[in-house]
Amino acid sequence: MARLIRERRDAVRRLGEIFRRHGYEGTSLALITAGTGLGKGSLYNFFPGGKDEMAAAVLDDIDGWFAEAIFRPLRRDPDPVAAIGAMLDGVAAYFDGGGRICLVGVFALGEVRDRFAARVQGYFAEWTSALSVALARCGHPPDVAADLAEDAVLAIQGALVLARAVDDRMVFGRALDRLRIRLAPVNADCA
Amino acid sequence: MARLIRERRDAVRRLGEIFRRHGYEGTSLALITAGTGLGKGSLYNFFPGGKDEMAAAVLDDIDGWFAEAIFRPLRRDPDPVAAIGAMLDGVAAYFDGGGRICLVGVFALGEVRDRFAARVQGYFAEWTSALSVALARCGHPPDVAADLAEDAVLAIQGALVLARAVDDRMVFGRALDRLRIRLAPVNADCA
DNA sequence: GTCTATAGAGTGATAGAC
DNA sequence: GTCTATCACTCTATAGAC
Repeated sequence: MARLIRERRDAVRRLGEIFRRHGYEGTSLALITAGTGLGKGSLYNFFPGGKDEMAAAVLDDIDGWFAEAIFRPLRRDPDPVAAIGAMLDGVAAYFDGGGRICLVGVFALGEVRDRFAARVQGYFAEWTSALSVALARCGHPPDVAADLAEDAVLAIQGALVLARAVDDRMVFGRALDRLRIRLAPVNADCA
Repeated sequence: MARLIRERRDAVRRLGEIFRRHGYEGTSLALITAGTGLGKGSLYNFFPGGKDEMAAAVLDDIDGWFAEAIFRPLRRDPDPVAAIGAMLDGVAAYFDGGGRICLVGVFALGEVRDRFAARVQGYFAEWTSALSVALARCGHPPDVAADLAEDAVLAIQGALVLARAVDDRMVFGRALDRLRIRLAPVNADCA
C-alpha cells in the first residue's frame, strides 16, 4: 500500500516533467510509458481517467508543493520579509534559475486551460493573494500590496517565457533581482 | 497571381488564429481545413512543407507586422516618447486588451521553440533591443534602458499568461498602466 | 487543347482508451 | 496487446483559366 502510494507519487513527479516539456497535447502515451517506465496497464490502474487524470494529478502535486513551500509562509510566517525572500529563492530553485518553465503557465496558455480552469486559476490567485498579504504585513497599503503582488507573479511568468524564448537563463535571474528591489519592505521596523 | 498572394496572406492570418488557439501540436489538419475553408490540396499547394511551413509563415507574418508597426517606430521615430506610447497602445490593441495571447510566446514555451528557434529568439530580441534604443533616446543610461526594456517585454508576456490563467483581461490592462509609468521619460525635454 | 489550383479519398503511422 | 479514431501527408481526378 505504502509502496503503491510512493510509486504513484513518483509517477506524478515524472509525469510533471513530461507534461512540462511537451505540453498537454504533445504528451503522448508512448512518451509517458517511456518516461515513467510504467506500462499502459499500470498507468490506467493509477489513473483510470487517462491523460486527463494524470494532468490533474500533476497540477494538484504542483499546487500542493507551492501551497506548503511558498504560499503558507507568505501568509503565516511571523517575518513576512523573510517569507518574500524565501519565495524568491524557492522560485529560483524550483524553476532551475530559468531553465525550467511553469507547467501551470503552459496550461494557462493552451486549450487545456478550460479543462483545468479551477486548478489553473486557483494556483495563480492563491499565489497573488498570499504575496499580497505578505506585502501588506510589510507596511504596504492594501491596494499597493495587491498591485505589487500581481506585478511580481506576472513578472516571474514572463521571465520564464522570455528566458526560454531567447535561451538565456540570465533573463530570469535579472527579473528576480528586480523583484528583490521592488518587493522590499516600505519600513525597516517591519515585523 | 495577385489573387493568389492575397489568398495566401488571408490563409496565413487565419492559420495564425488557429495556431494561437490550439498551439502547434494541438492544431490538426482537420482544424486547419475547417478554419481556413481550404482543402488539403490548396493547403499543400500554398505550403508544400506542411504544418511546419504554415507555422513558419505565420511567425514571419507576425514578425513582419511587429517590425513595421512597433519596432521601426521605436528605433526611428523622431519622438521616442510617442513611439513608446504607440507601442503600448499597439500592443493593447494587438492582444485585444489581454483577451488574445502571444503566439510567439506560446511557441517559446513549447517543444516547437527548437524548430523555430531563430524566429522566436529574433522576435523577442528585436523587441527588447528596439525598446531599449527608444528608452536610451529618452534619456535613460544605456544599461538602465536595457534593463527597463527587458522588464517591459517580459511583463507583457507575463500579463498575457496571468490574464488568461485567471480569465481576467484587467490584469493585462493594469500591467500596461504600470508600464506607462515605468517607461516614462527621465527628462521632460526629451526629443 | 494545356496547365495550374483544388478537392477529397486514401496512405501508413500513431493516437488514447481499455 | 488490441481496439478504433485520428494524425500528417500523398495522390489522383477534375474544374476552370487561358
